[in-house]
Amino acid sequence: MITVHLKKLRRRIEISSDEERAIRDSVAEVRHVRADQLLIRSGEELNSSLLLLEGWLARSKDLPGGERQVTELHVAGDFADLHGFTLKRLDHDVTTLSDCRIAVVPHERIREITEKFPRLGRIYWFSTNMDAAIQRELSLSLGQRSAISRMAHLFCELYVRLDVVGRTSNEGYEFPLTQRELSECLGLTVVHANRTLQELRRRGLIDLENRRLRIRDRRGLEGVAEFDPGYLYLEKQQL
Amino acid sequence: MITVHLKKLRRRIEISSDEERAIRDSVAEVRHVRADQLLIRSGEELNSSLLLLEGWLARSKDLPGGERQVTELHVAGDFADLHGFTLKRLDHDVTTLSDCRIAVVPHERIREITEKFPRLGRIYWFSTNMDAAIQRELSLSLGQRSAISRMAHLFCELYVRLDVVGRTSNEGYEFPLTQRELSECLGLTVVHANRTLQELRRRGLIDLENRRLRIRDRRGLEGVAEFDPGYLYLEKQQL
DNA sequence: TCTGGCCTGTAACCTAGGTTAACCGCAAAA
DNA sequence: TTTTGCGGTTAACCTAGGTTACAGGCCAGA
Repeated sequence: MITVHLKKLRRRIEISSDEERAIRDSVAEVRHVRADQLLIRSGEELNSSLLLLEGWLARSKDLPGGERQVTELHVAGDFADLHGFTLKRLDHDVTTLSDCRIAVVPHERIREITEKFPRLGRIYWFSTNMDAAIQRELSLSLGQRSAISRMAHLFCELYVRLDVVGRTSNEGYEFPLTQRELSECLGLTVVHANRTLQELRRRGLIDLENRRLRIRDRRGLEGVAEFDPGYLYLEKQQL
Repeated sequence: MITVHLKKLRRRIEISSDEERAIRDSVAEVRHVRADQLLIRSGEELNSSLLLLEGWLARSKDLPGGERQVTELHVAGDFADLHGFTLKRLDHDVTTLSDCRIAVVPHERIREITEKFPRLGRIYWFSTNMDAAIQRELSLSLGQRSAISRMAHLFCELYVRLDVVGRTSNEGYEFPLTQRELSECLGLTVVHANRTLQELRRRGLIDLENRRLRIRDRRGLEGVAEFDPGYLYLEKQQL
């Protein structure tokens, strides 16, 4: 049930059976949550972290005027707010983008397992550092890439991340975001996100319908994205 | 000599004298480096982390076409690549923006102190999570704020961060970046960074000359930035 | 069955910021 | 002392992406 998370970890790191047990035992509860729910509000005090088992989440930040930026998307296997373990409150919101299954991991259990298994502590630290790497790549996109390159890049990244946890099939994946939500990931308006999507379709790179993304030409898509998966740290790590 | 780092830590967390000693002992060497040097190249294997004692560093990422985005600035007291302890290679470069004094902390020592002092482990983890929070705020800036608001925001953030380590004086601070480098932080062209700077000057909010930033109207500057320092986690933490 | 709201799609128009190309001042190098 | 090159500045012009507005399809709820 928490298997998808172990799958993500094991893609990068060896996990012993003791460690696996500790991870499995850390889950206090599994919750089912509908789409479009605010799970964590920026600033509220936290004493547990959320491990996404199924569905999509977003971390987002708002400006006083209402403009919203999604700073990271989360898919099955991701911890949405493991950084909350040390920060104790977040500087962003966490919302569901689809119906979700979510494991709740109390901070005291994270604390126990990191003290008992220092290596697991490093693994979780590594995991928040990987999140930061994904965010850095987003900054590069927002600051320097064109709209079409940015969108292509996001689709490439998600393909790799979903593939790691077995959520891709015949060159595509379920993509439950509306165009408004997609535009909030990319720092674009909905209108321009729509134009950009059209352009990717027109070039025969992707199709997006019925909440499913089909990648018709992955090389081509990676080309316009200038995609280099180095920042996803897919190789085996020594921790 | 490493005091500035302890100052930054102690602004947020209690550090015992044992912990302080462990931190001080972790430094293997102190290096002096000139401005505009590439300290760490993206992808190269790391076995130590760099603690900035004096001067300015930038983390930056480049596109194949040469466009550069600075994803974070570092000032005295900051670890530039503590995340390298778990990642073992970076997904970005680290360069000096001014002459710098830098302490080198071998990863094996970080490993020892985190195993011997689990609380220090959490403190360092916290510290990389704070970096990530700063990066998220940058994504919000790049994605949603106007050029002038973005630049004002950066100046406000740096004021707070420098103030923590006692690097501000009469409402200003040394700011060694060229306009080109500033523009790379903000996702703007040099020309537009210059225009934006003029506009902030014209509105009587700042002055920037001889590598020194003078904030003439902090409230006003925070206003155009819509600055809220929550993401800097300035309050005392329990770890 | 109707209705209202959200999502997608388009068109017309606008503007923030990019591009290109100068010029000036100054400091380091020759 | 001249030269060279970098940083800052400005102007003219351009374009990627924003804004506003509207229409059609779909679906959940009345």
